Amino acid sequence: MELKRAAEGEKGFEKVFAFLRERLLAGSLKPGDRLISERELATLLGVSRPIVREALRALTVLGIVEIRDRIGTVVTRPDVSVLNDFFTFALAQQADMLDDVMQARVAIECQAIRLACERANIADFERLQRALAKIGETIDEADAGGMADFDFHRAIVVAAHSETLTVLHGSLAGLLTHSHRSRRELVQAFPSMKTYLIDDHRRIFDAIIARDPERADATLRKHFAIGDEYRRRAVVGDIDKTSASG
Amino acid sequence: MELKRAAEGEKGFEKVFAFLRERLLAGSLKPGDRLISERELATLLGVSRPIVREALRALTVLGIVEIRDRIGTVVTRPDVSVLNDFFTFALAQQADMLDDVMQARVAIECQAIRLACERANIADFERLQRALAKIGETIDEADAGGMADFDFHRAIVVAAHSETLTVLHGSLAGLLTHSHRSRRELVQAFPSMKTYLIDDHRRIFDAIIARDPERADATLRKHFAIGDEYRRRAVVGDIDKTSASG
DNA sequence: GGTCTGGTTGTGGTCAGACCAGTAGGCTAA
DNA sequence: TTAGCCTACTGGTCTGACCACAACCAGACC
Repeated sequence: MELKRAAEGEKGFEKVFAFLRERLLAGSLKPGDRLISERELATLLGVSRPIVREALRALTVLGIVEIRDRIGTVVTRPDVSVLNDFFTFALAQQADMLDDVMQARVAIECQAIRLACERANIADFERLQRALAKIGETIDEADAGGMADFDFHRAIVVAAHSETLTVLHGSLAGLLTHSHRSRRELVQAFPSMKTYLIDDHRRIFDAIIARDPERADATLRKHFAIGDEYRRRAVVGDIDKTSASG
Repeated sequence: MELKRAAEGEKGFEKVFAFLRERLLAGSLKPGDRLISERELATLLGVSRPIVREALRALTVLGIVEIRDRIGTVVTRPDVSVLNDFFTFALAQQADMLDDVMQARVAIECQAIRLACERANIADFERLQRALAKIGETIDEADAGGMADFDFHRAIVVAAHSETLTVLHGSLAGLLTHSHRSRRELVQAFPSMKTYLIDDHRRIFDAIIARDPERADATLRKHFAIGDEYRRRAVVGDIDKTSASG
């Protein structure tokens, strides 16, 4: 209870959090490691157990550690879910953020497709091809079609073999799921969209196969632009059955 | 204390967290709103106050609410710091992630510069110009030079007027700060870098002024590629005084 | 000798009640 | 009317306790 002098200015929670952060960042606590028990931590830092739990809970929602009931607290490998939580909340409070998030998604995918041109392997090509085929098969179905579309774009990012891009894309894509579906509903109204969807994805696929980053980027960018255009047309009144706000 | 039946299966923390999330996502709790006191929340949900604090702390690290000492807990507009925390931890445990994060940064900036070409206003141009001038002035200083470099790139993103891109860039850039500085240390060793740094940024600036997205994107991309090349050369042994690992 | 069973110890999960230190706002006194 | 005080309320924290279960170890049983 007297080690509290170690970190003078900090409040209880900050003290514990800083203590753990330091070890986490320094690498003395690595994924898989088990923390000392809450009680030990409490006496070690001269704070009460509830405070320790606050800090552990904070690290939990950040995806840094995992509290296992009656087992202990272990360090985990950070994963996407945190960002998902954050963006979910953030989006809920700023609905107009959707277009903005879309910009970020375009950013990620256009970079990903460039990397994919360099790094994609056979397995990636196969995944892309399967997704492409699925898009053709499900062209008339809203749900399955949206899923196929999503899978194709996700396959691009996966093919980039960049964890950071994958993580970011995963977070952003989650928010745009509705967008995907509502865009799919446009298919019923704009028959020309079928051609657009199938041919565009085909061209994107071809560019990746050709390992041509510039062409892939440009094609993908154009793909997004056309999608925007369709949605815009829907909004301005060429159609009424859809609420393509996203 | 009997409302606990409302959410049967959930543990205490989950109950409180779910309760608040529901209201947050539904919009009945908006930024600026003040939550009821911890004590009230505790009795309302039939849990103890430490549990309520865990939930509030969780929301705090997610940047959703802010706990103000002796004032109360208020809902905030989500901001960057969360992602910063997350990425900081994530990076610390995967040092090899640096190159990967750099890819994401390139993604964000290249998209941002395209938007900037469309959306930049006079103030943005001025900010860019100031940053450009600063780069020239501080070309021989490691710290100030890195800062100027950072400011210029940040000005690009700001000029895109996209909050999501700004947020993501802010998180990523924080991680790459060291990288910036260590790159700057190369300047002493590679005199040709001075020209590269000044002229490249100048060209980027010009492309934005010209509102030419394609040229801006291409120029910026090339800028990053050349920077990579310098760092690569430093690593393979043309120089020894730097540890250009980032 | 080997296996199964029991208790002991330790873990997270939670609670109740208490104290402190400031804030805000009403109330009192000038 | 106004200045200042005072109380109620807030977050911040601590203490000590209880529960349910997991892991471990030792003894009993086969």
